[in-house]
Amino acid sequence: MGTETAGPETRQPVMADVAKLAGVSHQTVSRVLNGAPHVRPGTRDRVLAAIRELDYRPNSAARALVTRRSQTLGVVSFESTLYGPASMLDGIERAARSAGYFVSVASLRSLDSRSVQEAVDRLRDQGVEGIVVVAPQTSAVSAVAKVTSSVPVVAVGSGTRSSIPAVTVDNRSGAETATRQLLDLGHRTVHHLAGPVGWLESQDRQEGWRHALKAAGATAPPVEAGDWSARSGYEAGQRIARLTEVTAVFCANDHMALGLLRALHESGRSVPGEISVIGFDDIPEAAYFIPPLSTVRQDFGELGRRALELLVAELGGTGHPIPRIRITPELVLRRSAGPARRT
Amino acid sequence: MGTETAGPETRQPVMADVAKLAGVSHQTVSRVLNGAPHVRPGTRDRVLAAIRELDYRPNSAARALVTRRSQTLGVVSFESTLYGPASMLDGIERAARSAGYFVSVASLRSLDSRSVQEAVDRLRDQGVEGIVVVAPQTSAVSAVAKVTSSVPVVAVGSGTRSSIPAVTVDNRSGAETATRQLLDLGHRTVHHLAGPVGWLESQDRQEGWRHALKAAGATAPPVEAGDWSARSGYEAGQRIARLTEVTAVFCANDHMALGLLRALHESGRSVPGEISVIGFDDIPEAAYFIPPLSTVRQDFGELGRRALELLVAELGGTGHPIPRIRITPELVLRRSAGPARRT
DNA sequence: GGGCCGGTTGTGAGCGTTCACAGGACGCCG
DNA sequence: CGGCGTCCTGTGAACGCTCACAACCGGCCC
Repeated sequence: MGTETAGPETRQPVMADVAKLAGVSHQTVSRVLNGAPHVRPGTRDRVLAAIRELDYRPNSAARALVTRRSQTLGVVSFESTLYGPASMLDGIERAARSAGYFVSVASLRSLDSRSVQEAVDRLRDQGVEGIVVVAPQTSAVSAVAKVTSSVPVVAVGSGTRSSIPAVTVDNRSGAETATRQLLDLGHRTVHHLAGPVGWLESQDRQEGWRHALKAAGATAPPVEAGDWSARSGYEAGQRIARLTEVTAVFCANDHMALGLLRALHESGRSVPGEISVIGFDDIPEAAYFIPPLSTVRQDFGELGRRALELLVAELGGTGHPIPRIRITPELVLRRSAGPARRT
Repeated sequence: MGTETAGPETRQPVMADVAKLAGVSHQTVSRVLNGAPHVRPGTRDRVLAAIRELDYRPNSAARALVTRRSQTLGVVSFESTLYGPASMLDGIERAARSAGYFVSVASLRSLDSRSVQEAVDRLRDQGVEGIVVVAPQTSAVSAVAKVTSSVPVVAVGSGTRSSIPAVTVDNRSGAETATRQLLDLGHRTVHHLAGPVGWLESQDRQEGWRHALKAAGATAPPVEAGDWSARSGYEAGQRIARLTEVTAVFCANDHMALGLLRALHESGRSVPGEISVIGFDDIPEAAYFIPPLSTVRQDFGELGRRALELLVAELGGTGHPIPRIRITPELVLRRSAGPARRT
């Protein structure tokens, strides 16, 4: 090794440079870096000083190569501009950082199995140690279940019927609670503005609603469905406003509830005077709708955090039989839901 | 090298395994993988077949080690659960993917210089080739400007006065347009509900508003300020509702406008009958507020995309003198802004 | 006083890829 | 028929780190 004289252009310092400056071997530098025991304090100090002086930074690729650990986790998410997914991503990132991992994201363009496969492959090629899938669609989940090769995968926000570890919200019970609340307020029955077909949330919330009605002996009116957007809620709201018998509506999410509120407003149906409305999610804006929206709160950040913890456990893990975490959402009452008016 | 016999437990195949199976050298496999010229078609096919058969995947750490390129870009963002930042992140990710990069995120917990430094360091330690900072606060930008060591950094959504390459929105002109529109509708003057101090957006929008008033010879009323949230908009709205002379309000963002609308509604001040309101951002829900909100649209996804393109150019780049891209936002008229009523 | 043990440090061999270069096969020209 | 260029392929040495192991230094026990 004749590279004694430093090159003319300064290159990034490597471990050997630090070692030479500190008068120790590269291995000792490595030990200091990794907090290994049995390094004399004086030696450690000299090494640390050399590191600071050279502004040395370990090369993560080299470390990853030999340890076979990239310290990176992947997240695949779908509509990441929405409040829910964005919050989960945020929660995941924070939890990952405190667990000592980096986070790499891959957003899906569509939900077919191929697209999920592609995203997962991309992340695997990058060398992630595990993957969190933020994709609450039935198709995505089943696609993921097929993919689960070599790298641990955890799902979040999705339904309960997947074959992979998952953190889920008890959408059914949330929907039941909301519906029962409306029934308790004296409404004969409750209409439902559902989410799009193919989403587990839609399905579960609709089931919860239906179940609550049945338990109370109320008949379930036909379901309107939207695509989660305020626009679709508005359009469905225009149809609902035409139905004279409606006195209460449970919406599958807050955005659609916003659209619904406006449609009702424009039709001159007062909320909660004539019609009560309850949403789902408790987005930060819900409290400032006109009128303030009663809704079912889910803590997306917490969801993300728990998912990451689950993944980390899985990584460290003595594989338990498909762990699951289920979080129960909480009803938040505001002015949009009130007693049924007397007939 | 006595490792002729394969170990009992199957390990990940490496390039040498592919080479052996295809009857070529590892270098030829590398050539096929990297699309190098001068590989006989027959040979290439054999190699590809071997790759498929073994389900071989190149080890990215090894590649990164020798090429000194991680194929990864970093994003540091602040309130990434908000619509704007989330959309930018989404745009960035999409653009990065199509440019052949992975994206690693680091969200800030606070905005002090130390926190930014820490996030950037984290990403650098991971070996990112470049960083996009989605942090429109003056403090963040100045912190970033100090940090810019060794790795190219690009800012997005922030103001124009930074010393680093940036993609910005022309907030001034957007604010001017909105304000002028209200004046043109016959309002004597326009009140302003500003964003928090320390944000470039706040500052620029306020300047644009002030400038438009001045140009029209209108006097600028005292400014109310919020923190971007609907709650703060609501609180400011309650104060504004008490001022009898108000006929038009320009809000620094849509969320605060939502709060304002509700405060006005509760105070019995009709919009746009008595008071006209214009927001900023055009979040997807704005069209479904009561009444539908006139606002200044910015395309966050586009912003992110452009930022990433800028960063990639920078990477490939013959360093031009601090390039900048400025995007002009567009006024979207809806029902919340109307003519001043006659006195 | 020799042997053993534990703390501390150094040496060398990989990890799986790309890069630089060497070398063989083949065709064509003079 | 020698030489040269082009196409194709292989060999060995990095890249910067960690891991396994050896070696050294004291002190302590028998």
